[in-house]
Amino acid sequence: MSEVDFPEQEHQNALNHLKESIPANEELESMVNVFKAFGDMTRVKIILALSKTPLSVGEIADTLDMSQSSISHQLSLLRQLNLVSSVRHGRNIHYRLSDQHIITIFNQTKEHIIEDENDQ
Amino acid sequence: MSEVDFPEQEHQNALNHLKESIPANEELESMVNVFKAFGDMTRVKIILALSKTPLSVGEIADTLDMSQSSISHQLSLLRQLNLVSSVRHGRNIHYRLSDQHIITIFNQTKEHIIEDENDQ
DNA sequence: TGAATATATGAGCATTCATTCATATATCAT
DNA sequence: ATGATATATGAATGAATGCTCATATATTCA
Repeated sequence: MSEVDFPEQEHQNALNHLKESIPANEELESMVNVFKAFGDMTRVKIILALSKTPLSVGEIADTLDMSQSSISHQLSLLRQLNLVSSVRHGRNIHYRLSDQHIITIFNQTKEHIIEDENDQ
Repeated sequence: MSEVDFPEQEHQNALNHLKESIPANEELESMVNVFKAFGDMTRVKIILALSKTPLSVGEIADTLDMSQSSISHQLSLLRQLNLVSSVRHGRNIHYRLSDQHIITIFNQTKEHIIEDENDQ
């Protein structure tokens, strides 16, 4: 391993309990999956669109200039993660964000990036 | 396109400005990249570890039971996104989170998931 | 200077993933 | 029932990605 020159005694203490302090995969998986969902341009745009108003699949496809199939596949993924919910209205299916938390997370991240850009 | 039965007149208004309201790729890219970085178990664990204390590459590899090379590759990615910063100390290189915002985003996401699990 | 240690990095490989294409299912209107 | 419209879905494909292996670079110590 590495021989480290952290002057602090506290570092050793932190190191001792570090391994156990990292949650197991199962505990982290849902968080990682949500971030993975946010880590794609198409899905981010879908979420941003739905943050304005509920939309049908076709409306989303039109708005983003993408195929119906592609949007439907992505919505299916977002639905599995409970990030969006859907209700059928006649021939259409209306999608909406399940939870306003999502937008808070987006804004938080945007702030991070802005502060970051100011730093350099 | 789809023929939608949203009863509200507001829906049309929302639709009209929707397309322009979605930011362009360039504007979203940094956010998507940050989320992409968070969408991987190894990187999440690295970040969680660094949230406790600054660590050398070897210490992270030991903590997570992963190869030095793998950790180094991931750190390089996190560094490019300014999520972590590094300082050489002798033979070691100390990594730390660049910004406490990251942990806030993590917690926010955890909350989202918890509320979500309660709902079903 | 030379050996040992810590970290970085490029190439290769296997896996994951986003999109497309074709087609299935569901609903509405005639 | 039939045709038209909206959405879902499976298979295929190309691109992106994470890890490993081998090796390069940097630093310390003797």
